[in-house]
Formats: sequence, C-alpha cells, structure tokens
Amino acid sequence: MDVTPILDSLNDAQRQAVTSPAEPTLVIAGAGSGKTRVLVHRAAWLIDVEGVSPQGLLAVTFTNKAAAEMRHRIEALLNLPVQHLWIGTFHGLAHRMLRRHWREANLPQNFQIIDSDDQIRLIKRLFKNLEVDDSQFAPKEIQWFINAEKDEGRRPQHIDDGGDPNLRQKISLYASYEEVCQRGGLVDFAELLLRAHELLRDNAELLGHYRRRFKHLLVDEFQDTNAIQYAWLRLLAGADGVPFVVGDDDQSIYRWRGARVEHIHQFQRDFPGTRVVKLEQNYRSTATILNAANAVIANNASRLGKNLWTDGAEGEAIRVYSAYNERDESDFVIGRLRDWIDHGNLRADSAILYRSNAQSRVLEEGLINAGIPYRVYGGLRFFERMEIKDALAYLRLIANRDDDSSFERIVNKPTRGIGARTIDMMRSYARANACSLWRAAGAIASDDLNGRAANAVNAFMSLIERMARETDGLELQDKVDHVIHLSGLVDFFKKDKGEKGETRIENLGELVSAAKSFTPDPAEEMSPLDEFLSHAALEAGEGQADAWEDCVQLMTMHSAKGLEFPLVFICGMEDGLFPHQRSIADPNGLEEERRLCYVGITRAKEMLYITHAEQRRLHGMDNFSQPSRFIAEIPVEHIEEVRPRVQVTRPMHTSYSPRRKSAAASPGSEMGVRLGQRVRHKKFGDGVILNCEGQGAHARVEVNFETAGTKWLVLSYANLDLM
DNA sequence: TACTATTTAATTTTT
DNA sequence: TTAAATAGTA
Repeated sequence: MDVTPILDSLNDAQRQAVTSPAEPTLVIAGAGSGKTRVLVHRAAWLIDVEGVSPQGLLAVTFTNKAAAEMRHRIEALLNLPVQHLWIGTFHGLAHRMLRRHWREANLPQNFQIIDSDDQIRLIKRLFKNLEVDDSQFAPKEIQWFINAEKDEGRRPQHIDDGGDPNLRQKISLYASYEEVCQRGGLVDFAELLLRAHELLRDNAELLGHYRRRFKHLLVDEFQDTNAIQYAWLRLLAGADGVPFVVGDDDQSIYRWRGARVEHIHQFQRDFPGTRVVKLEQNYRSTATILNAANAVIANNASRLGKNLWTDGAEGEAIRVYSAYNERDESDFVIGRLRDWIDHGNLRADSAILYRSNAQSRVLEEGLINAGIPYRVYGGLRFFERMEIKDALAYLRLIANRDDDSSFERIVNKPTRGIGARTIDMMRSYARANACSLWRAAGAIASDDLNGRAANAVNAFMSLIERMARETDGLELQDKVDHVIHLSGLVDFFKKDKGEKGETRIENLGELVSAAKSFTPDPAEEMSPLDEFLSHAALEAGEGQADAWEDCVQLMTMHSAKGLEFPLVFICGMEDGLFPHQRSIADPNGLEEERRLCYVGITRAKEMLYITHAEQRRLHGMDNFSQPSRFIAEIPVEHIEEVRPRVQVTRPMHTSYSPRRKSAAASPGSEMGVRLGQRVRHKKFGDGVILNCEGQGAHARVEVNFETAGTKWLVLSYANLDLM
C-alpha cells in the first residue's frame, strides 16, 4: 500500500493524529493548523490503509457546508466517489436515523421538521390556546427554555421545579408543546437530536446494529457539542467504538446555545487512555498576528493550553485606529480598502468583522458611497423567506394534513374569508377533542359555522384535497409549480406594491428550480416530497444566491469562524460592544468574548486592522466608550497606532491608551479634556464629558452629571477636576 | 381587513 | 435609531 498521498503533505503532529491506532483520539487543533485536513486524511487513512469499509465510518460536523466540504475532500483524496459514507451534521444524521426507524422512534412516517420560526409561531399559538398571559412569559423565553432543556437531554418529567411556580408553569408549557408536536407529527431541531438519542438508548437491538456498523466516529468542531450531541456520540461509541474528535477549546464561542467546551475534558474521562495530539503549527497567519492572538487568549484561565507558532514571515504590525465616531471608523476602513483594491488585490480577500450585526449599517453606507461592492453575511436564507415558507406550508399540508403549524400559516393566506373568529373556533374544537386543526375545521364546518364561514372553510379544504389529488404522481418540480399557482400565492404577492412583491414571485419561481435540481436519495425510504421538505428545513440554503462577484465580505466574528482572509478589519473594539455589555460582568462570559476575539484575530492572514470609536451612536443614543480591554492585551510591539492627518505612525509606549489624534481637530485638547473623560465639578458633582467646542478661553464642554443632568460649561471658569 | 400609531426592546447562529 | 410587534382606527 502506498501511503504517500495520504501522509506526504502532513507535518509530524498531523501525521501522528492521522495514523493514530484504533483508540479514542482527541486532536486539539489550533486555528489554521489544518484541522479539516487531519479529519479528511484520517478518513482516507482508515479506508485505504486500515482497510475500514466506508460504511463503517461516521463523520459528524455542525454545518452542512462543513459536511459537504469534508465529503468533497475525502472523495478527491481517495479519488473515488465514497458512496454510503455517512457524513453529515448532527441533525442530518439524527434525521436519517429517525426516518429509517420512525416506528421505534414513535413518529408518524411523514413527520415534518420545523425550524425556529415555525417553533415560535407554534408557541404563540399555544399561548393563545392555553390562555397563557404573555405578560408573564414571552414566547421567546419559552422557546429558549424548551430548546435549552432539550439540548441538555431533558424531557418535562425530568425537570425538578423545586417548588418554583414560575418554573412549574414553564415545564407545563414544555409538556403542552410536546403534545402539540407529537399530535401534528412535528419535530424541531433539538427534538431531532433528543429523539435520535432516545432511539438508540431504548432499542438495544438498534444500538447494537449501529455500534457494530460504525466503529469509527469522526467529529469536527468538538468543542461545540452540546450535552445531547455528546451523549449520542458516547452511546454510539460504546466500549469498542473509536471516536476521533477534533476541536479547539480556544474557539468555543457557542456556549450560549448549549455548546460545552467541558466535553473536551469529559472525553478524556469517558474514554480512558485517550491519545491527545496537539496541532500548534499555523499555516495561515503572520507571526505578528499569531503572537497577538496568543497573547490575548493567554488571559483566559480555563484553557487546555497551547501556543500557535509559524515558521512563516513576521509580517506587518497590527494597525490600531482610534476613530472619533462610527462614521470616522467607516471612512478609515474604506480608505484602507481603497488602497488594497488599488494595489490590485481582490476585494473578496478582505473582510470587515464586527461583534453585532447592527454595526454593518454604517459600514454599508460608506461602501455604497465609495462604490465598493460588498456582501453581508447572515440574514434570511432562501428557505426562510416568507413566500417560500408559505409555499412549503401548502406542500406540507398536502404531505401531512395534521401539520397544524402549516395549517395556520396558510389557512387564510391569501385571504379567503377565514378570520380570527373562525380560527379560534377551530382551535378550541381541536383542543377539546385533542385533534388537529384540519379535523377540527372539517367538524365545525359541517356543524357550528354559519353559511359564509362554512363555505370558506370547505373551499379551503377542498382546495388542499384538490391539490393533493392533482399533483399525485407528478414530478417534484411540477408538484411545486402546480401548488404555487393553485394556492393563489402568486396573485397574492402580485398585489404587493413595489419591488418586494416582484422579488417574492421571483423567489417562488426559484423554489420550482430548487425542486427541479433536487435529487432525492434512493436510499432514503421517503417520498421525494418529504425528502425535499426535510431538506428545506435542515438546509436553509444560502443567504444570497447571487452569482460570484468580487466583493468585500462583511460579517460578525461568529460567522467568520472557519474562514480566512488576507486582509481583515475588526471594527468596534470598544468595551461594552466587544466585549459585549451583557457578557462583561460574568467571568465565563468575558472569557467567551475573549475567545471570540481570538477567533477574529486569527482570521487574518497578512494584515489586521483594529478600530474603535470614542463615540458611537447605539440605539439612537450617543455613547462614549473606552477601547476594548482586548486591545490592551496585545503586546505593544505588535501594534502600530494609525494617526490621521499627520501620516506618521508611531509605536506605542507601555500600554495602549487612546489619544486625540491632532490638536487642531480636537477642541479643548490643550486643557487635557477629551470626550468620555470623567470630571468632577464643585457644585454639580461627577460627570462625563459629552462634547466640546471652541478653543482657548472660549472652549466649552458639555458634561453629563450623574445627579445634575447635562450642562454646558466654559472650561476656563468651571474648574473641572479631571478624574 | 388593512393601514397607521404607539410601544418596546435592542448579542452572537446553526440546524 | 429602527425594526418589529401590538393596539387602535377607518
């Protein structure tokens, strides 16, 4: 066996990981250290060298994108299509198991997957049904509660209310939610995982089958596993399975949605004798960028400990720019982008990263004015668009008449005279008789409703029946096409004024194309329609399906994880924004913010700019803030402060501190005051400088006093003490 | 039922 | 500020 192609391109640590014997292995892979490469080569090694059958391998990732990439690269490396290879997301694989064993999982064969938008609607409906006072609970809060409990693997009966009436009610809402889902054959994302876990846990035979089949479990982004995902893995591995997990404790940034870095420690306890391999050589960034990242993350107490290094170039110093406000910040970034582009670089090789999405606005305005094409990540994806979800709801109702979620969505869309009153009657009938809305509609239409309402309901029901009949046996795309037109959605959106309606109709057309290019997997025992609907729920599609265009990439640092760019800007590096106000007080929260910072810094390959604004408009209010503490954690020798006007860069002294950029541009600077400066006044007490104007004897400052409110004071009279 | 005024709250995101 | 959700009005 020639192992050259598999091992040749690897460094020692990578090779050690890839050729690890059939024992539990934990690979701690720093940013840019070839994590995916190790996974891909491990798979190839197992199949090609160890003679493991491709069917004996299970590879799990968190995103569809990562799964697709892994499959692609394994195929390329082995130079043959790896069919029957189970590579997918946790949810995708759980879904696959549930479809195969729907009876054992106590699900209807045609169960539907609901996304978080469907979920929140369902919960709101539940509130109405149970007459829950929504001033007591926000539906969002209950959604969080349910998902968090499911992520931890808990059913309502597992939760101890500890005598807390508030908690007791949440638990009861969770229980009611479950009932509604079970009745409608609806499964939310967390439920996929939870059910898949219970399926294996409670079916010794099935568990035995999968344990025998999947000896080798490859796991990507292990630090992001939540409790139920980890439990599922452990169950599947059993005593003889060989888990091979890859992760980076320093890049764990999803604690808030249930991810637990602790699993990295737990893994070593659960699988005694685990081999640990650390990948610390980085192939992405310059030494300067790496050293900065290392220095920042070193401030975290709870780490396994690792230090990235490179044998590459030192690189340019990190440039820090202290902007007046967010406009100035944006201008600065755009100026540098212009230089970059003028030097013949690709726009797509640059990225602007920020902590929260709201920050993109000002940057976008600037980019539009400058005529620089850009792309913002995040936002609604294709299958999440309203019109698409409407069309899918019709299809889902055809597939499963008991899907209340879809029923309510489209029963009166387009409007067909089925108003809130009628729907209320259906709801209460459905509740009283523990049946679906569809059955309730049929029942009350023949008994309780007046003529007009009954007609409307009957017309709706026969429309759905007609759709089901007429599309029976049609090809998927013809089905979709037929339903879109019969439903009246196209006409409905035509009435929308402006471009909005047009776009929506275009999107509906796009849905037909999506159905056309969708190839059902014959191995799945599902109807093509069910499979398409599951696909739509599990893989929400791209944000923008636009053709490739060379443009600047704008995204949050969260969405930047896993990506890399030669030129990176991190904007809004201010205490309160990053680290975010809501995480600052909690040490765990702060450490997670710091890991996010580490992720942000390590996205940069060649050049990194960090900017912060002294004044920033947030929620319509002007705020003053200090530069992020994370900036001060970067050793000064790696930083160069960028000063505007005077085009001179000057290394900083002992620690980073913001300074006014030029005397002429900052009124009052000669008095030693600056925006955000804390001051004390004899009469008014303590306050913060909001504004200054004028020079010399005329210089005035606006001070927001804690007790006395906001006042303009002439500096030469006020006798302010700087604090 | 659709449009308009008012209120409210405001990280991060995948499946 | 602004977007979304709710309440009120035509």
